[in-house]
Amino acid sequence: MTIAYNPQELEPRWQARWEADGLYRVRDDGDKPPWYALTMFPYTSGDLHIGHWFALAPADTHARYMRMKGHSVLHPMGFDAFGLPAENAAIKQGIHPHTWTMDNVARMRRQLRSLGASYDWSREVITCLPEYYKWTQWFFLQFYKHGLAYRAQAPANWCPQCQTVLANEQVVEGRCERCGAAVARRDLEQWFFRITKYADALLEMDSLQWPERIKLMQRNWIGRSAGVEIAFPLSAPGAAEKEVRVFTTRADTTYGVTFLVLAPEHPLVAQLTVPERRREVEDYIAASRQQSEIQRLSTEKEKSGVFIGAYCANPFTGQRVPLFIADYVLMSYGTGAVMAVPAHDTRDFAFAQKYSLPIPVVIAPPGWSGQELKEAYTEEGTMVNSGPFNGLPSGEATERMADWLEERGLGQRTVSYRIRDWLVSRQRYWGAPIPIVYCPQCGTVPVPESELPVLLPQDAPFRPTGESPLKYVPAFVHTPCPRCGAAAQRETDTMDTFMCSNWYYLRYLSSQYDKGPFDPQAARRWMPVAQYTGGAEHAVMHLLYARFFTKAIHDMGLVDFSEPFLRLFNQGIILGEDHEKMSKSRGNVVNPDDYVARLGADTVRAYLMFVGPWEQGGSWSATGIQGITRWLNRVWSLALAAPWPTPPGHSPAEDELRRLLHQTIKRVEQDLERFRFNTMLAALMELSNHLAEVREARSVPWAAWREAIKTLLLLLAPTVPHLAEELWERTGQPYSIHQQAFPVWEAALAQDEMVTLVVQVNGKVRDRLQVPASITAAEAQELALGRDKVKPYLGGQAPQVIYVPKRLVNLVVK
RNA sequence: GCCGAAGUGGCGGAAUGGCAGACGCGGCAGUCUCAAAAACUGCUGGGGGGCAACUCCCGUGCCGGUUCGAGUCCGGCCUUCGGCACCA
Repeated sequence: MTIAYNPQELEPRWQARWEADGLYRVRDDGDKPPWYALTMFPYTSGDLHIGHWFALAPADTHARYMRMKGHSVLHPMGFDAFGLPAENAAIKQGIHPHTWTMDNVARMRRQLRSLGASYDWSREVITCLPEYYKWTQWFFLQFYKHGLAYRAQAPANWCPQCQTVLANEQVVEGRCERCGAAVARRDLEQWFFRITKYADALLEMDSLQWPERIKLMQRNWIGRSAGVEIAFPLSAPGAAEKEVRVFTTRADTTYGVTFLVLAPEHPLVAQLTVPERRREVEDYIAASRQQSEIQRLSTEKEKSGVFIGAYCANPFTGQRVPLFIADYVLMSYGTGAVMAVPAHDTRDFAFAQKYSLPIPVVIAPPGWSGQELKEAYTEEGTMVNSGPFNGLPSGEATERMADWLEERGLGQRTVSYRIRDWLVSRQRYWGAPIPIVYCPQCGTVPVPESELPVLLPQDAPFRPTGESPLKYVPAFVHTPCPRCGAAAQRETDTMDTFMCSNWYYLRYLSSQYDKGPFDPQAARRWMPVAQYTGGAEHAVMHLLYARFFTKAIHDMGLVDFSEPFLRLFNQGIILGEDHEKMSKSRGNVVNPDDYVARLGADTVRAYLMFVGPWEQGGSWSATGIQGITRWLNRVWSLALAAPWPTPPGHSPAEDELRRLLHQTIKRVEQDLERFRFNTMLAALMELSNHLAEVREARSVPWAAWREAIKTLLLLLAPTVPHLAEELWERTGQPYSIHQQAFPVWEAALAQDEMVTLVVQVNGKVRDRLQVPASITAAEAQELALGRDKVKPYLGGQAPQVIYVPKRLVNLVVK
């Protein structure tokens, strides 16, 4: 009577034992090399779904592997707990955000434990608790102190659904990243972080072992472009300003300028507009302010604009250039004004056509002979109609003309960035209050560090009014000025939750530390993070903010590193059975708890790693997971096989088994290093298939079998930790398998003795030979030429021979 | 529109320029069973020929190229997914 594999019984038992023994609690000292294995912490949205498991289980397997390879592994877990959904739940269901969040934390913590991951729970962080957000506020003050946090009136992205402003990074195609509502523009006084100061530093990514795709997304988001600011002298009488400055990357096209376009919000517009056009101009400005972000961003939309009646002069030619306003020019980029060169810019071309403006060619396309252009020519070419610069290649002319402008003080080389400063204030309740007080006497006053945290009041009216709920809590708002003691008012906005996730990996290092946000000694040991894993959706949000944050606190002298995450790996997305993204409306959502209850956590873990390459994601399959169940049951019965009498004499099967074992160790190790869990599992399945044959035939001595099983269990331990631990114990090994060293493979033992040599004629396979691996080229050639299956294809000729050792002989005849 | 990734059996997928389809799912057949389920064993890319051991041809989105040899490298397309999208 054999005992059956019963994950429901053994998994909770081992989880309790590991917990009681503190098996995964990691020390901050010791000789083992430290390895910080970090996984993006989950937002406290409710239940863990299968996507969380897909992110967490393989990461845990890798962390466990590193532990067995002799590292001291820090693998922590926590909760991203501030944010809008908690507050929306409060509005909808009347549950306090704190209650809602902490209930979710309790539930998710229980689910996370069922995963059997090797988290050091003693380091858990929850970002909405005062002992955490005290330090989030502290960091805000440091940013303020160092001139990296500032308050400014600016047009902001306003989500009418969430009733708050959003950072640019949170607007996707003109819609709110979270709720999908169309984003509007509002002029508001907001807090910003000066991320643009670090634009160039953030572009420096050579030292990062990150997916190129993510680096590229960050580069594109930062959008550095080098160009020239050119001053166009104004010929309008009575204007205070004497020039309009434009930014261009194409100074070479300046002779082709036929008009200038200012953003509708440009400060010069009011001064320069002539009285007879004022009415039309004001109407246009009003209309463009009305537009939603989506309308304004549409590139399909026909270009529109209004002439404001004023002119400036082309600095090269002195030619009179009319000034327009148009909503395709953004106030927030460059100087808020552009020189329009219709012949060589598609937008300007469309605009010029519509308003019948001239389109002179100044960059000749190849083979151009003076004809009018049908569309803008935006490539490089030869300079024409450009005075002294004629005949130059346009690339060179760009430099010469920039020199010309700089020499005369009419312009200077500058760099513009697409990235904007990070808008961090939110008009919502469930976030860390911004620790600032406004005093009628002293102005903006930071809350002294000794008075942190600025506690979020228990109750606030969670009405979506568009104003911060904290505004309506008098006990919160009214406070004496920390500087002069006069009656003052607190800032009532809270911080973007990305500020909380900017530093959580530092808090894990010493989550109980109270002399600062983190223990500097622990930071020296563990940071930077050795391996970070998580979704690619954070490419230009969390991952960019955290890099900025780290560079900033590095410059403040708080840490000695300037990048938080050395290696990054992005897992893909787990899809539903229909190969579609999981969603409630599609009804294809998979609940991990059901499968854990039925099949066990180990099975779910292994299946998620088996569906495909981790970075590519994969589809869930209720039948597919049965394959893992079958396999683990086979492993169970193999490990617990009854002893058999050792056959006499030396067995070739024993050599074969040893060879396969060492080959498998090698494959598993190499696959784990590269996060190729799917092929690692295939290798382990092949090994167990072979072991099943060996058991059937009883072809190896019992001792060799025992040794093979021991190795198999060690190889399985990172992936299916409970099963491996149980079988480790049942086969009489000392607790715990998770404290054992990973098996070591030897090249000599992994070497094949016999290999299959393919014989091709003209690249087509005609025969296969079993030969010793040590065969020489000459022997192989001779053998191949002598084969009956090969001869007919050679037509009696002496072929040219291509020999690839241990692989093939290709016989080439004409 | 621009940038990036990916297209391989019925399905998920494997393959340092060297036997395409490992491993698993599903399917078919068999063993066990009164029967079914489970488990186990075998077969399973397509087409042709042979009683048969077997054997031949075709086949990695499409068209070309490089190479003794291409799923893999190069050029051009098509499709899907992801990112950015009036950034001057």
